[in-house]
Amino acid sequence: MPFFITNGICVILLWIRPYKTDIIDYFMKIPLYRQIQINLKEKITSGQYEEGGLLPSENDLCGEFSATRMTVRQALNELVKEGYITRQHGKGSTISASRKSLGLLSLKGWTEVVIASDRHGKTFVLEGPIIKKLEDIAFKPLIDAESHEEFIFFKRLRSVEDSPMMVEQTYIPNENLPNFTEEPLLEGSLFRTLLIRYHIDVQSMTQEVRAVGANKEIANLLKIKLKSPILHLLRKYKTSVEGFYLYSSIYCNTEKFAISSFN
Amino acid sequence: MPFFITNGICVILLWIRPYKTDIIDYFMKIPLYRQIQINLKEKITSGQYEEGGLLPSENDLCGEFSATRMTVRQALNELVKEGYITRQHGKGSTISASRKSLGLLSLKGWTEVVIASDRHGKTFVLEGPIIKKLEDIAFKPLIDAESHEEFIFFKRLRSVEDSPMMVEQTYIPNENLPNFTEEPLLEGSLFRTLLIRYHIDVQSMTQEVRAVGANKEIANLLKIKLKSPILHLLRKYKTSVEGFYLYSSIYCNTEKFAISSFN
DNA sequence: AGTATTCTGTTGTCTATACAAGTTGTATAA
DNA sequence: TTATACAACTTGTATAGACAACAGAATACT
Repeated sequence: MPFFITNGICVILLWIRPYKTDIIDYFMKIPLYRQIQINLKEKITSGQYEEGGLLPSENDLCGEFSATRMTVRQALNELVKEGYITRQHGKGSTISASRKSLGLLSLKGWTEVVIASDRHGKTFVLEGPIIKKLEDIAFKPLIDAESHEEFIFFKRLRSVEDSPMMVEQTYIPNENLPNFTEEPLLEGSLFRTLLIRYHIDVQSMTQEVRAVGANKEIANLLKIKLKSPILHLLRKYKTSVEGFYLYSSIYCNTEKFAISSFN
Repeated sequence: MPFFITNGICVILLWIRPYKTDIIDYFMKIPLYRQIQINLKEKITSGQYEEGGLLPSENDLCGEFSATRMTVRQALNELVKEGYITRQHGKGSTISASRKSLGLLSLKGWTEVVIASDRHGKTFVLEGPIIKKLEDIAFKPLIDAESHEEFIFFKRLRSVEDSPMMVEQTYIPNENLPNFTEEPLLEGSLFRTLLIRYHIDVQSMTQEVRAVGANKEIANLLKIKLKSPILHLLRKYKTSVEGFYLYSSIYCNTEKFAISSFN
């Protein structure tokens, strides 16, 4: 095959792929709408857009990201699904009250309580980030069989109004996370750290919910009586990285604040 | 202004409104994508499309409803959100396992258990459909202040494998539901009855979740010890009718089966 | 026979455009 | 001053078409 044809094909290839995706980010092949979604989510969680305020209009965002309205709308609808914004016909997209501190669920009364005081409530780390092996982990039901060998482990106690509310144990596969245990979490938030430092976006979750009686340790930590009814949540978070999940076991006292969910 | 111009405008108006919406349903102004959504949902819940089977392809549905792919896709994505189907790139839309019997949540193990035996488990009506006044209702937190005066009330006990699992109390505003209390539920399903007989589609829900100790009545019904930890769910279902919500209070024993949720 | 390769049908992403319909502020008229 | 109407904004719905990317079946090759 003569040389000039091969050359010609090269030229054509450079010409027929003017995808917007390629302009913003040629190497990572993340769809444009998802890039917009992540970008906006970052601006919301970082406080760049004020809580309760309005997002720029769809048309403004079109300009900012050089995309069409349909693409921007897809990003916005994803954010609605994740609970970061609500939208109203004729008005705009409102940034929802923060739910980052509790993952993708929110606590009833949490926001109201928290607005007057500390925004995040308080989180106390009971057991720092350490490495655990798979066989040392108590709850495996949600963890895939073909899963990872090592996990980074946290145990944290969260309080509202100085009364302890929940004990959370988190397991993160020890992969693709260089220097994770060496630096503290960004603003104390795990999700934010993953997003900013490692570009891992937590997108959805499945969970099992049970009512159980508090055991000795949990009752102690939550300052309630032994065998008090508490919620037990087993969570599996899906992220933007294929096959990379976070796992969490949460014991929650629902006496003062119920857990509420939408959908 | 000369007559012929007014006339001309009339002609133009008749000409520039060939919306597809108007063809399928000119009078009810339901968006086309929602009509498709409801139509498909009906075919799924009625068993017209086989559980686990594939939905017609997007292009086929385009033809069937004379809509574009984007419109059909919007309907399909809504069905994914509601959990009726799952979709796979390059393959098609799979009809999910039934979740109608438990509203928009499903029970872990339910499907597996139920497939071999009775499909719906068993439901026993403890207190038939009767009319209650607002002031006689125990839980008002989720019910809007500017709400209705009268409610239709149910109390039902649901079992799996002959062991009682949950007690559900349902409140439905007594409006737009002629002859509701006089006829039995269609296939024992409240949602299905509302959809088929009254064209009311249950679309989403908010709920509060608590862990509580079983009281005397509940412990008796669920055959568990007094003060056993159980789940208490307060639900508010949103429907396709503006301002028409369903309310439900559920006590659930999670010893054998946890409640799981997706998102 | 077994393995690549191609083909076909599916869903995913994106552009470009148009009109519908709700919300809000402003200007006008009573 | 108080309505009313309008205009300018917003999001919602829908069309028409293009190419990308994945899955599975059919085909061709070894």
